[in-house]
Amino acid sequence: MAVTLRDVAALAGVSPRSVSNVVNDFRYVSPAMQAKVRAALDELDYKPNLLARGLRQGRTGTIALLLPEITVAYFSELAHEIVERASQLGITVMIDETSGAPNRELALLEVAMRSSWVDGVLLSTLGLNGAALAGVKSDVPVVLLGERTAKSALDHVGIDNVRASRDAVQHLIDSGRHRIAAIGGSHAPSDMTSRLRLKGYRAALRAAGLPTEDYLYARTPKYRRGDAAVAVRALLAHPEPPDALFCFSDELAIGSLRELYEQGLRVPSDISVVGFDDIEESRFTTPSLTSISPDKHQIASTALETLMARIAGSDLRPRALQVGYQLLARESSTRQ
Amino acid sequence: MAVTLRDVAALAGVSPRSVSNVVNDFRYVSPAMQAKVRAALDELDYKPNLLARGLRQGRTGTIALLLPEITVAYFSELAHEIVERASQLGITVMIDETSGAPNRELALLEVAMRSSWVDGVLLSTLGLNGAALAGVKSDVPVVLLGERTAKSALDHVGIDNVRASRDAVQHLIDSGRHRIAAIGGSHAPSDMTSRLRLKGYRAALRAAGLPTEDYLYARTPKYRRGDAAVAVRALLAHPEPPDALFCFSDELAIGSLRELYEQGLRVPSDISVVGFDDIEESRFTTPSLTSISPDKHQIASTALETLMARIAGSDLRPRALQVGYQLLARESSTRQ
DNA sequence: CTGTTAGCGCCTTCAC
DNA sequence: GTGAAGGCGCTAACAG
Repeated sequence: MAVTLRDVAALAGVSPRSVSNVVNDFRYVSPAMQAKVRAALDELDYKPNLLARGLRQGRTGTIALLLPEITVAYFSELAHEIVERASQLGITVMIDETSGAPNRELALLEVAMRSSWVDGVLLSTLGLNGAALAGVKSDVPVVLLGERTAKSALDHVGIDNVRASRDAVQHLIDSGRHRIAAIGGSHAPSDMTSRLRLKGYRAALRAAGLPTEDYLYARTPKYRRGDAAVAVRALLAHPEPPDALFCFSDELAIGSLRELYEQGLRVPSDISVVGFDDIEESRFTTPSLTSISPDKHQIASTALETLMARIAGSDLRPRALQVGYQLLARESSTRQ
Repeated sequence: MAVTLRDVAALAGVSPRSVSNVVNDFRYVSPAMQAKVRAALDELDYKPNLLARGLRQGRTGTIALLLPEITVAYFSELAHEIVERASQLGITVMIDETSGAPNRELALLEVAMRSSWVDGVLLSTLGLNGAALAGVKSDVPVVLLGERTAKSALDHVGIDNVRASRDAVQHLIDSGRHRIAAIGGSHAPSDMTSRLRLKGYRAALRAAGLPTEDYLYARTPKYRRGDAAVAVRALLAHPEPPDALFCFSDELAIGSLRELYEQGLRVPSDISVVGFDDIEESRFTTPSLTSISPDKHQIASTALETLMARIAGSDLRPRALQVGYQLLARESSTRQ
């Protein structure tokens, strides 16, 4: 059996209260008491039962991070940043995978929120639309990462997807491309990511007086490498094939690079490729991949700060917080 | 405030005990009671407080998965398999990042093990050697993933690294390569992975009567993409440069592909490359990457089964469980 | 500054 | 089958 506060108190010949004081660095403890208790603590190798503490305090010092898929590099990189930052703040992060399935997402969210395991939730949602989210009564604070899915009454941290996409496409235009295609996502109402990126893409084309014909946008079921091939083939099959691809994720861009290679096209001489997310992998592809790089570090800190403020009881009205991004021009769009 | 068992009992006009019975699907409950309680449950939207339940029962239904780095694709893919399998078993997985730093690894391990948060721990360790592990008194069961770090008294699930490495190198030999270099890891006593893979590599070379000279092994600080470039340059600088690279991880292999490209060498015509881990990315590189593919699915199930058995009280002596692997020959070692 | 008391929400003996 | 009490380990009141 585990050693309890009471055991320590008994050994030291003091009350549990005093032991608790020492364990929690309470201010007014006499040196003599300190010494006695510490000796007993060490001798018994006492570790507090965090469950009991959490039950008593109503707070656990743990937050949940709900991600669609941990194997998606963007999410694992984001998770890394969040775990890092949280550990500096003395917070434990419980990472959980939702599979992007709305029902599982909801289920996990409900559990996380109602079971008192966690003080708060960081939710990166793809599939879950605003309506479903609105139906969730939140006993614990929730901060959304990524796109704001509809007008949910939640804090939300992300980048300006429209502007970032416009920048990416403008970069392609500046380098002399004219038939620029977009790849990724469903453009469904619930897929806010693709809607916003498509909007930025079209805005850039329109501003430059370039065609925005429908055939230049190829949807994909998800945003993974394996989803790109079909889309690329469809685009290349057109009588006037594109001379540049703007992919809504780096993984899609990498899948596209592979398919272009199989089709015998050279990047960037025949066709340019730009991605989105700046995952580490993109620096090592051949050619290396131009990408929009959201400031993941800042997303992590901002999200955590916001969540901690809510947990502490902040009652401001929900805010949409935007963090920075960069366009990183690499070989896939620059070296001729 | 959250709604408690007592609230439900009051509304239904029964005792907390009866509510508990219904919530936990206890056998002997009258249909009338069932109905009354369920109605109250629904009306109040009751969710049990898992903290209190865990405290009471001494079990939480949660296990910890401790990984060096979540951004390493191999680990995130493994994590995915484990979360998947665990969710089928009704177990929640708490993923935590140790940064591979032995002290942080130990710290997290201690916390996980002593604080009653989790019923068990799956530990994938790189840095932590057997001696340090032996010093940890485990209040909860621990199962090791990957290499067995020394003769620790813990269960352990992994593949036969020596044999897998020998197979990989044999494959290179079979395809006509003669100067085969190895890349990765420190070969330090604590880095069991590189020791075992190096052993298999050398065994294959010796068996074929090929040179195993020291200059053909290039160490790397870690196993990431960015660690490969220096190693590759060193190998190529030698008067008799290798005609094949056996990399101890896919990430290293991918970093190597990039560096070989920069050096103007073509894969596989000038030089073959083989990796280890079979991460998804490796199917999309150009050329696609030949790799050893450990059965991650089976690692996940075996590890979970073993851990659950321990949690249930199994008292068998610690076992080393080996699961299967495959050599997947792709373009980087086959297409001329 | 320290000891006593009570209770966080739940489950599980023990009676009925 | 169901009700009443007790306690898992801890900390927050309230004395003293």
